[in-house]
Amino acid sequence: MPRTLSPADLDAFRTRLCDVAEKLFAAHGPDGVTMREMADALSVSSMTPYRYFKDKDAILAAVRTRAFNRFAAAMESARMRSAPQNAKARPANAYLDFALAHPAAYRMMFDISQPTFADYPELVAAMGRARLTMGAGLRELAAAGRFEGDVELAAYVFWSTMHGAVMLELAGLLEGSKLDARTIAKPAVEALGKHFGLS
Amino acid sequence: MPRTLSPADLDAFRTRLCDVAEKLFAAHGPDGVTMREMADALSVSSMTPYRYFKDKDAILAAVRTRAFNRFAAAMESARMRSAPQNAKARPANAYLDFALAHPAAYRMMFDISQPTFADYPELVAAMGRARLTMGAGLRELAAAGRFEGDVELAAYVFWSTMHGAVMLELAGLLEGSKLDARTIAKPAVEALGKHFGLS
DNA sequence: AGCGTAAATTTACAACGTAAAGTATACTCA
DNA sequence: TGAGTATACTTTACGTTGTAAATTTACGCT
Repeated sequence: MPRTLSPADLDAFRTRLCDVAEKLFAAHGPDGVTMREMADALSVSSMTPYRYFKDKDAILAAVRTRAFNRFAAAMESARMRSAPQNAKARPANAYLDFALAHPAAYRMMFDISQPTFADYPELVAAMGRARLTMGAGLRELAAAGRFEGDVELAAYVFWSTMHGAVMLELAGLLEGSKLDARTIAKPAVEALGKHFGLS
Repeated sequence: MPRTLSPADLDAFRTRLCDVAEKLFAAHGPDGVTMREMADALSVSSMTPYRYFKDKDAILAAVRTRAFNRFAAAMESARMRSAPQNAKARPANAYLDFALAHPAAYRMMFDISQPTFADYPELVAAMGRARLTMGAGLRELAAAGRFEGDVELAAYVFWSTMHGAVMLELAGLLEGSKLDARTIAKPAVEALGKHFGLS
């Protein structure tokens, strides 16, 4: 035990804590996880996490921040990987891929009951970055003259469309049907492409 | 104090309890409200609600049930009020009207983290009724020969579209923009109308 | 060696959901 | 009518939670 924690130590512990918090939150939801459980998982006493995070809320904010950053990274990487000609379908696919592969992360990003982000500048930044990546495909199309119109509106409409399909699936509201988020999003995205005159 | 509670007494108390629970849940979320607060609001001891509901979860289920039933009633009444020719735009408007006029009710119906409904048959029934009313407009169009195609798929696509717009607004995710749920839903619904060949 | 201090643990407390025990009232039947 | 009992309700109590405060531990320095 060093006498004072180096920034690297701080960071290392915070990372390990976020790792277990992420898994536990994913499995039981933030309210279904106690500080004591997280501390136990790291084999430290119940109060040790408080030396690294102000409180439980700060841990949630950190985990959400990581989720936003990973989401943004996934969108950006999908963007890099494919040719600009595919700028139309690619973001939608990347969005659904991420959301359905990491449902718990998606929930923590966009679920309704988490208003306290203003206190966490890193979280705000990560959210901004994520929002940027979501509109990137459309801005690219507009720059290439393949879309004319209100880019911001169109971006939000596309986002809303994906979000609706994903949320229905994640909330279990599609269970009565034989449908899933992709099946629902596909015609919706097609319809929007036509409507907005994407080419 | 009557020696035994009549069904009407039971019902009356349950209703009063749901009324205050609804308001409190709306203001602070289910987890932000305590049994003791609800009991205080009715000027009874903390344990009295337990004579009328098994536990806090049962109260939440009852409040959700009422929300679903009110939502279904609103959709049905909108359906009755307007001519069949309007079957196209009407359900979308009724949906948005209800969701935005009763955001707390909407949250309790469709927010992601409430899986335990299987234990509450009345809740299941109310959800079924609500789902039925959502597809009614489209089924009417299909019966009138004004829509051909997969009615169930189309119904879910429309639902998903509205849901996405509403959830973005209710989660505060539109606050950075100048947009709101209606502005986003409008072009989306239009696009779907064209896409599905509604007439 | 031993002291100062940061890190970690232990202890403690108020608030929560709710079980269990206690109290009071109104109905039943002698 | 008046004792007994079932029922509505309250009080008390317990285990769990988040976290503040007090306490202990152990490293780096002289």
